[in-house]
Amino acid sequence: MDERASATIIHVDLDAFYASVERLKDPTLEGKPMAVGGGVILSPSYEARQFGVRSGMAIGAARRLCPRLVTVSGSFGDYTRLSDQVFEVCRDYTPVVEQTSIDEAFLDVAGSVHLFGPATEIARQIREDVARVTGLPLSAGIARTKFLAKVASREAKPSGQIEVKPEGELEFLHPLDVGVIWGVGAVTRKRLAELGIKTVGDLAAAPAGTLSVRLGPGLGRHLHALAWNRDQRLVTTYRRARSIGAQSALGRRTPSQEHPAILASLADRIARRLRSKNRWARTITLRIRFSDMSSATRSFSLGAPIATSAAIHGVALQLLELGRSAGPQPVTLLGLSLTNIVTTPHIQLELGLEGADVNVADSGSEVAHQRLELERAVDELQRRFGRDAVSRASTGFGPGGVPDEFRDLAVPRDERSSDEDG
DNA sequence: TCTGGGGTCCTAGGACCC
DNA sequence: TCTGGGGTCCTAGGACCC
Repeated sequence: MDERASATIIHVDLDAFYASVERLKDPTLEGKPMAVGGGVILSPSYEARQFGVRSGMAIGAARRLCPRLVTVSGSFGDYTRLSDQVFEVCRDYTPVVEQTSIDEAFLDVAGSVHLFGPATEIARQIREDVARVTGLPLSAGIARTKFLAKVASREAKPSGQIEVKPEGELEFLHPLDVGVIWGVGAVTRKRLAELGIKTVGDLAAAPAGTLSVRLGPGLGRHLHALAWNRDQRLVTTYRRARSIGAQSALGRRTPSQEHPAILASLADRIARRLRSKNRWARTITLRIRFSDMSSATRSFSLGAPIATSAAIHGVALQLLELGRSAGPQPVTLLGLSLTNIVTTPHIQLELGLEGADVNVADSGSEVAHQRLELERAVDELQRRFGRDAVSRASTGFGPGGVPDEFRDLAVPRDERSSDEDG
């Protein structure tokens, strides 16, 4: 059997992550039905799950299912710190670690088996190391594709591991509920049930045409391929953020006069994060949720990317005017997110890449791989010469220029007078 | 004690361009 | 008399994930 046909992808997933961390801090929570959450359940322990408590559930509803439920409010600083430790352990075994959230990652260990033994053994060692270093329970799935590795880790929970050998893939997969497929949620599951599709095997046997009509061509093809474990995705260490956002739930008593101030603080949070990553964004989207939980979005794309809280706030206020009355009052949530994220515009000129005369402000029109190459090159330059050296090379925007109304706000931070930004 | 906060990806119609 | 075809971008909405 050739190398690629063997199971060398490991999906690692921390069990009830936030809840497990809280138990490390307070051992008296051990064995009790408990959950991390405030307003809604974020992470229920396995004991709580036995009562039907799920993440996303309102705490009141969870209490009705499980009156003895102990709830703890979260401490996110601890979560990110422990998460970092866990993935450092993973990197002791392979450099190819793709973290997909705070508590899970894909590992490709094809290049590590000659050092550490078969993938199953590596997974076992990682779980052991993680338990020793952090005290946290970890589950793992080992398979030939990312999709199947993830399904396997889910089946292995809590605190276990499952290897799916290449010759046993469909036997493992087909009896499972379609809901195990990443991308099948409540709505899709219901639509599939209407077609008589309950298991992954049912899905595999369904005519692709029927699925496309019912679910749309994109999703139909995607799910059908996964049902046969056809998944070409590689484990990649490089992930580029596509959006950055912040939101705030308001409750029912927040008067609308406070909305501008709330938007200002959201804009501020986002601007800080953008600048800490040396990123700019060109499209601002405001999400408004109303008293009946319906929501509306309003968005606007600027001619050039911005990164200051004043600029973001200015656009957000306009969007608020557009959308504030699109649903039943009061407004119960405001969220801002920025997309069309680019690196600082001068980089393209500096690198002399093909398309140097393309305005990065309009980078959405570049083909995807060019953009990816550019991002990689930028990261490499910054790594080699330091962020400052690259910033000093700034020559401003491409020929598209900055619209006059944003010219003042869109100047890179390094070039602003020192009394800005507090 | 009715509903957090951070994201990704897809679809669809219309404007606009060649 | 009848009305192309291909493409990108923008905006709004929705499903889904942790």
